[in-house]
Amino acid sequence: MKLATWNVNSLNVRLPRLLDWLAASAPDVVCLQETKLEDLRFPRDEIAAAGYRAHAHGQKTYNGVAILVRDGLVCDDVATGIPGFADEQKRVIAATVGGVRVVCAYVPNGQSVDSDKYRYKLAWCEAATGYLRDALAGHRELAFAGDLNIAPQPADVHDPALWEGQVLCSGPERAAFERWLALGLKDSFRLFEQPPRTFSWWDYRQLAFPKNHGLRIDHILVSDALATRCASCTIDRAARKGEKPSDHAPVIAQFRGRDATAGA
DNA sequence: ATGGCAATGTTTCATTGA
Repeated sequence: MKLATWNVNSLNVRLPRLLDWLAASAPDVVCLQETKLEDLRFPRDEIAAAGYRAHAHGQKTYNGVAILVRDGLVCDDVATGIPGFADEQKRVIAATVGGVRVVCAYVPNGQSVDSDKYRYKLAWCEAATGYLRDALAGHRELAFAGDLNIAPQPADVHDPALWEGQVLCSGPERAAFERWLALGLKDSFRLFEQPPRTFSWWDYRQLAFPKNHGLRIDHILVSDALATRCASCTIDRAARKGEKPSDHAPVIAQFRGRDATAGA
């Protein structure tokens, strides 16, 4: 099974790119963030024509998440939001695909460490911890995938000194990320040797992408049972190139066994 | 010393992102 996560920064704008990317990459499951679309406006027909069923949880202008599932894969128990955490913002959708619980999340940005948005981010992360603890109790194989908006280590930052203590890199955010790992999740990217300075997001400004001034803030965390089947985790930097890219690149994890569509 | 890009709706600027 090939699982991807991609913050598309407006699905309206990025649909042609997404369709090209689906055809070229042939993922089985795709978690999308920042669709910025109400569910009634979700481009289900175009995505169906590409061979995927879409499950969406969106709103206009901001946020919005979705899970795309390749035709033929068994998908059930779609759920949205975090039970017990009242949230106007559409940031979580989950589904069980081929026996794997896939939790797709768009973690709040936080804006700056002295803002109300930062306090909301930390509260949101705490609620997510409880949500994941419960989900892991019911599913041996779970993937927590999305724009988690946290660079967990200095190695995930192009200039660690510049970002020290800033939003996305602050101690409380990194502690929240560590609590997710402490639940029994692994950062699939770090299960493998990786090229240094591999990132998933680059600012649109300052020629950040050509200079590789990025952060690794998009992640696929996997339960221990799923980690044993994980064969690779890569970031598709090429998808950030060209005209009208998203500022994020897709992260892709491959898992061995258990279904006929699994790649090498 | 500073902003620099992109998307959206409240649209011809303000807000947000990260």
